[in-house]
Amino acid sequence: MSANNEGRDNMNERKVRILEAIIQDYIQTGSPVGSRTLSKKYDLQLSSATIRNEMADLEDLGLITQPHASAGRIPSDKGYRLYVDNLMGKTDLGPDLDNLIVKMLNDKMNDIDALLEETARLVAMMTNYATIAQTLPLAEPTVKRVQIMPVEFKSIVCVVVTDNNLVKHNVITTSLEVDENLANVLTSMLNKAIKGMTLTSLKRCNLDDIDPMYKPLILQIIKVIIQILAEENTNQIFTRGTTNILDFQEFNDMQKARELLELLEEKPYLTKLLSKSSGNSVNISIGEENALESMKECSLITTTYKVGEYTLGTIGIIGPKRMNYSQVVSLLEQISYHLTLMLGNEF
Amino acid sequence: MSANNEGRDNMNERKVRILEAIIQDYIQTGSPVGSRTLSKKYDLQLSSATIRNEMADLEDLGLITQPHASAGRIPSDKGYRLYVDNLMGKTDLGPDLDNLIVKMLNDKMNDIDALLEETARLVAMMTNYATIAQTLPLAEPTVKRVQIMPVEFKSIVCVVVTDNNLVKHNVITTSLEVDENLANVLTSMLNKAIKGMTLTSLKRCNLDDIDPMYKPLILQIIKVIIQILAEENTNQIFTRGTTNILDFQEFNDMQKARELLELLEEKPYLTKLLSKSSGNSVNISIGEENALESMKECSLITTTYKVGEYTLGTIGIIGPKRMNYSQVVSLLEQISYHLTLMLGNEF
DNA sequence: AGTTAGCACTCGTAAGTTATGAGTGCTAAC
DNA sequence: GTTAGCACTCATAACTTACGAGTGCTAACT
Repeated sequence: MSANNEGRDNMNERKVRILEAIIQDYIQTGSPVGSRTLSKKYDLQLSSATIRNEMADLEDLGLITQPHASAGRIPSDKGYRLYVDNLMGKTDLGPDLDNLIVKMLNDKMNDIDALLEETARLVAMMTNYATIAQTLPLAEPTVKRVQIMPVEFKSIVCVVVTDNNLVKHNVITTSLEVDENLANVLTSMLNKAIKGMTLTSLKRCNLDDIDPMYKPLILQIIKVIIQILAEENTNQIFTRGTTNILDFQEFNDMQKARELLELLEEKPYLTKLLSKSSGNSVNISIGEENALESMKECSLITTTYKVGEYTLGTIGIIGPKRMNYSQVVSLLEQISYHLTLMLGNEF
Repeated sequence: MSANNEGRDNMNERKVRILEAIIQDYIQTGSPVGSRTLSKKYDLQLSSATIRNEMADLEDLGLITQPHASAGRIPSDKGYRLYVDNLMGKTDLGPDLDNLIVKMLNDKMNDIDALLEETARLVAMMTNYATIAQTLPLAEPTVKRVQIMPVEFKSIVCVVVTDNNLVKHNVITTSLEVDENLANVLTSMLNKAIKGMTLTSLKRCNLDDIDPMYKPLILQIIKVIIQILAEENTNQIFTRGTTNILDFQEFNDMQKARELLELLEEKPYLTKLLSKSSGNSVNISIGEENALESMKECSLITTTYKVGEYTLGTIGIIGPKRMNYSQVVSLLEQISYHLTLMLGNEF
């Protein structure tokens, strides 16, 4: 903030107004904006010559740049930063949108993955930008309940419910036949032995109390449970609306578009990209501020959703630097609010 | 076949050789091939003038066309068709690739969805074309076993195993509390009542024998089971390597590329696209033969994998019409062979 | 009769040229 | 401090020209 204020201290009210007009116009039109346009289109009560002088100052301050000598000005990363930190207002999305969000999310309530996927689709549709949704791994998932059920000769299903109420299952091929009774016995043995355990404690758990007859089978099952917990412990990522980036005029160059599209297919890159945005509420990363080279022409706006104090995941929107910050921030705030609310109710 | 033979009857051996050279050269270079190139680069023992005459004939037969008056010739859809049906040889992929396929697939054996996803990734990587993998719905999945397990106060998990050994589960919020005993009672009641039932029979099943006390709860659970079966009954689709299409020179035009990329994000379109390829072994659809407008400049090569006589899914590769048919067909044959083999062993 | 050399013609592409105009910085007057 | 005026810059678009890959046709050759 002090850095920005330092910038602002050298600026009078008029400079701020001009900068804001430049950014708004550039976001809207996408072409460099000149002094004459500003003087005519915006109610600044100044001649183009005066505006030109002010623009020269703004350029000296590093807030705007000229793509080439005889063009208008476009905002620099620093200019955008000042804008989103100090000037930008909120967009009122209206109650209709609010209802739409609630309605669409309600449909998918029973499956958190499907819910996130739907959210990403919804956000991409509403913004026409690319959207990423990420679930964060639980720090230490613990076993809440286990259930063994027989399927057919020498084949059982092991179902695990973890403390955050996620359910996973796996088919196991056993060496001995498991009938209904044995399944029930195994189920209660397992629940007694490992309920409440974490992934790490499970790895070195003590099975001395277990009837040696079932020990190999139990061991096999526990191995699967460990695998299930480990899976639980990885994050998941969805992307939606990635083709929208082909519409950004910044990506007229096919090569650049391709680079970014490919990046959006690679989970590790996405994780890296989202890793910075752990903070509260809405986070904005502009141009060079982004962790990845191919994102230099883009801005990333992220938010998180939580249950209580625990952050469950991140939603991010990738757009050109000249994206509609106000609208996207408002939308993400709404989405985050509703998601957090709904998840809080459910679990 | 008769249509193609009709075409071939008007062609002598030399015309065939020239056509083959044209197609091979065009697949390799991507630019229209002229008579002089053919005469010099290929061992035809003919002057360019003679080749020009033959080419004029081939054009009359509709097998090649000129993009414009002073350019060389490119194969028409009909030309490609004749090529893939009669001229094209197999590419030997070598034992290394074979081993690679087996190795990569083995890793993912326990989850059919992950297996397919991996396959798609593998194919996309090896061909540099876009790849689609689709699982087909079961005609009539039936309930093999149901299990109810308590999770916490007024929350249970319902696990369903279907006759094809797929397992799905869902969390249910109940109006009354379900403890371990009740869960067991419900489980055996349900298994007695609906084991072996299909989606349709489940929808109008008779619950007169059920203790009226549990009837609302049982009804609620059956509703969820119906939902699970219905989900089972939908197909799933993955796409991988879609950004490869940006490399096809046919899609230098950003607009066209975008159209196709968007199509590849829409499940219904993909289903439609793959619907034709139900036949045996490997299926090729060239240009206009495809079901969708945006695919007019592409070829689609598909294969299926099965368990016994039952087709489980389809794998398709989308490339430009001038794609390397021979390599892709050979690869898909291998993939299909291995997938079918492995699934046969497992289930 | 089939093959080939020769040649005029076509037409897309690339390179070079020019014109246009949006926008600037500077200066001098208000 | 503000503004009109003006010379200057430079990207873009439109037009021209040159080039060359490739064709079809004709006439000569085997």
